[in-house]
Amino acid sequence: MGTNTVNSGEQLDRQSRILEAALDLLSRHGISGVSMRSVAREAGVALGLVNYYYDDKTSLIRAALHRVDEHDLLLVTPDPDLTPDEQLRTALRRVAGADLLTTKYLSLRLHLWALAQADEGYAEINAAAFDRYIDGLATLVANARPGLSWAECRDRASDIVVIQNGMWLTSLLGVDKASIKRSIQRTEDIAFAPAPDAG
Amino acid sequence: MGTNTVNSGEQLDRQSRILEAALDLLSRHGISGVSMRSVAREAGVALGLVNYYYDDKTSLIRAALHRVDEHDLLLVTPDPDLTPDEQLRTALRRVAGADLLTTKYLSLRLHLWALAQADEGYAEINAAAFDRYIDGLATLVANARPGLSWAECRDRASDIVVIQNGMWLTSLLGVDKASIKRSIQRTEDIAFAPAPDAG
DNA sequence: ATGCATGTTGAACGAGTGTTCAATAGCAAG
DNA sequence: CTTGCTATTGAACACTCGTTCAACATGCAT
Repeated sequence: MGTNTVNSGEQLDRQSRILEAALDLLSRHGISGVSMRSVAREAGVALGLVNYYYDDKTSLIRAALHRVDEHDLLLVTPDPDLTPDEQLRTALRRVAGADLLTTKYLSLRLHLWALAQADEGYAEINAAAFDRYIDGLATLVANARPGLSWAECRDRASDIVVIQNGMWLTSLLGVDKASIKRSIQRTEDIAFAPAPDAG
Repeated sequence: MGTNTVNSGEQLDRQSRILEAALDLLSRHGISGVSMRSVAREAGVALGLVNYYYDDKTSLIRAALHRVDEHDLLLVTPDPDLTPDEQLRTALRRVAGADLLTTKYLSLRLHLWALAQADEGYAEINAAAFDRYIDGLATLVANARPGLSWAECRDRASDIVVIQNGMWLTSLLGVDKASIKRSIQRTEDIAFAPAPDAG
């Protein structure tokens, strides 16, 4: 046990502080606002330490991307205490929750999307995370509506994600909350729609 | 008439070439890829000329923003040869047109959104353009469905924009085209829905 | 005590940045 | 031709950037 064991929740270790600082700067000022120096300043450490924990600036951004993707996946992770129907409904409503519609989180997502668009490497990570998210959502649909084919569940998940992405983006532009509420309802309608006629 | 009159469509004037170069670089590499030097290189002019036509790098980016906003507004500009119903339907389907779903255009929009999120000045320009776009869409709805109140038209426009933004964004992430098609249909359903019951 | 691994610092380097500006070219008016 | 205006060039400035690295601190094993 090192001397740091006393820090029960006092503050994160330096590496986490650096990552947190990078996320903060990225959400507030975009990628142009994230320099190794500004990250070091924000984290309260020396410049060299950033390069000690993260070889590259690229590695640092990659780590940030993974952090956000991880957070995204939690949104479609089922709560075992709920029924399949409630699990799905909860997941769909979560995207309008107070913690999610924070400017910080939405801004972060937006900047990471932009980053992925400009860089091949980030794009792959992003695409993989996107696929996992759709898969998670489709699984929730499949559990709540066992009669549906997997393909149909994926389709519904895709359609829902289109609306969800729209909500996230449009929230940043300041659309009224009533519209967000109606959009949430629309995702639920898609998710819980009766099985389509065959043929 | 100067000597340049001969250049009928040969090539744009230098100022336009500079703006075009900036748009191109922005869509391909994001804001980090847009330096005064790279813009000059891409436009085939000397470094100094960029600062001659645009005082700042900020002015240059602002001009780019205005260019794209102008382009966006055209999407909801009615074609006088069509009936109000056709005008609305055409506008809604245009967003899935080949020219719009180009990676270049979508990428541009994404980077500009990200930029607006990081900079107060750009944000205002963006918000104003967003409002004008919704207004244009609401007007199309109002013309096609004269019975609706203006507030109801604005609501429908807001809901449609959420889905449209979602389509634009999700196209970049590589969602399948069938989902885009269904989403287009969804915007039409919203636009042409029967008038809601009063009370 | 000595040695060693890990953590931490800030100076230094070369490359790239936005902006300024004296110099030049082209052309129309006098 | 001379004057004046606009367009165009590229060198130069001060600055920030990502990365490297020698130096120092800390704690643990020998």
